[in-house]
Amino acid sequence: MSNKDIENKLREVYPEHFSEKPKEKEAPKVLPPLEGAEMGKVVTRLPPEPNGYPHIGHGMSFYFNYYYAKKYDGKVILRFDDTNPKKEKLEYYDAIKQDLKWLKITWDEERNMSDDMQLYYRYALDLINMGKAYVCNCDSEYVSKLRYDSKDCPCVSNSVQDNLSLWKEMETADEGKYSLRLKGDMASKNTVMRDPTMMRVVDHPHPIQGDKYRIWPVYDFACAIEDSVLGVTHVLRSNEFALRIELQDYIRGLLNLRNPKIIEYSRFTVKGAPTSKRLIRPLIEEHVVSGWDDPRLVTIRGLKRRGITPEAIHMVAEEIGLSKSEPEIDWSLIESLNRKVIDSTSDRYYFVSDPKSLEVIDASYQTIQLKRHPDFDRGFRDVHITDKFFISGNDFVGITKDQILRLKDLFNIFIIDTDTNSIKAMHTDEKTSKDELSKIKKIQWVSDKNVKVSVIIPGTLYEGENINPNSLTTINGYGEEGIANLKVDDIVQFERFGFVRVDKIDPSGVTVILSHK
RNA sequence: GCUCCGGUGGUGUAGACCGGCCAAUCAUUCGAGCUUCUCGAGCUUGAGACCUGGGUUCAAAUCCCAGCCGGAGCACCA
Repeated sequence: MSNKDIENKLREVYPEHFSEKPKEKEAPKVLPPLEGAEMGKVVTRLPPEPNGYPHIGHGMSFYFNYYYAKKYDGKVILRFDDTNPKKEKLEYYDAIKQDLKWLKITWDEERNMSDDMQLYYRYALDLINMGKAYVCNCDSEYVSKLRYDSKDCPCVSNSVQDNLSLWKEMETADEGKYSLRLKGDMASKNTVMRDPTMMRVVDHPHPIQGDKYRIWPVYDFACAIEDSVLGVTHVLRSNEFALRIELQDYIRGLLNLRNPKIIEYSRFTVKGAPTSKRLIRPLIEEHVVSGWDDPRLVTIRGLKRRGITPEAIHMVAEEIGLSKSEPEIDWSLIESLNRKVIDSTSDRYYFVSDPKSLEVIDASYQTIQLKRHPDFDRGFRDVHITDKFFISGNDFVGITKDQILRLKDLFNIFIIDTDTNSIKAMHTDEKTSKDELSKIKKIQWVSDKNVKVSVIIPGTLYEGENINPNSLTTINGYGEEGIANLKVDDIVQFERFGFVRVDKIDPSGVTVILSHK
């Protein structure tokens, strides 16, 4: 009995097992429901520090917080975590907002932590009065050692009165002399609980507040308060903050503030690309990359310049989810998702790299119309034809005398003669039957009405631990005349070449960046 | 060193809380075919994984223990 016979037999006996199930188109991947979320009551926050340009990791975090707020018809707050005057710069507040807008992430409310200094002072004073915080004048190295050894410093035993007057003194004291520390638990296994600093003196003007304040809260204190007073219900953030939940909840407990629900995930990386400001900054300083918008970088600006769309970044976030393992994704995932986004909306153009000339001796001068997109109705583009053409070096290789080829969407040619850099051909019979057409080799071409095009090709910046010296290459060629009318930021496809984003247009030619195949 | 958190095909994820329907999902990648006047897209189809060792159980990717590997934190940064 053959397998087919067995199957037929089984069909007779158990027809129900063979009933054709309608193939359902799989639903797009969605993020899981948010724990404890109530419709209309979710409040999340986007908490950037204005000290640099955001990268794709921030993008993920922004998206998660944005996504859940929208999903539950809630509210997103953009909150600049700007409590370190030495690091923040005014230009970044705006740069971050621009990047968010480009990412198509909107917010309902905008705040700066530095707007709430009076609030931090009030709560700090409360802690002092409760006997839960003390002013410490030990130097930081000594404190660090004591914390390591789980030992108290002598300042713990200051009276409330002492602390109040020292707190007053802090206002004019030199930086580093005093700090306000929380009375935590020196024996805690969680080292952040060992009497952490809440407020410290920073002798540096703040980009927004100027010289108005000298005593600044540290992150844990400001964040613990803000997340509560702003009404944040859910905090989605990466796991480097994991140990701080206990501390922030403890602070809120003392201050009688409500705790938000905290959900953590690992930070993710893109293979071969540095994903932190710490790594990117030196590359810029050493001119390994041209700037924060270098297309090899996974900064939001770099991705934009490479022609990666915000929608693709959203899709990456949904694909990765709020994972606790340490994802290292490949560029191919970003590229593939991006292709799904741009394929249907990218006009097609002809481009030949490493151009070789082709003369078709009997070609007639004419204007033809080519479809902007093969599968969707996006209209036509005009192309002017003479008897002079260029084809790409890739296609040139292997062309021989007497061969018949087709200039794609134009006509068939018969090769009369080939030289090292040029070809002479003549128009040959059109065999336009489906069958004929599918067999003949089709190549890209541009007429002698063309525009110079440089294509910048970004590669991976790192190969293992080492910087790849050839990560950025440029190839030159000719593109059809219509390319000169494109606008910067347009994304189009060069047929049989890849998707590109227009980076620069000037009289001498057009520069594009290759997004991906 | 100490403390937390992880480990499912090459990559990313679902499943784990509540053990059986998991001979393990989806995407990416790679292969084959169809289709297409692109090397793009679309359609069909194939390849490839439960960190290791013990234990509990009729039954373990899932629960327990030990180990190994990876990440994070241990700032008067955020």
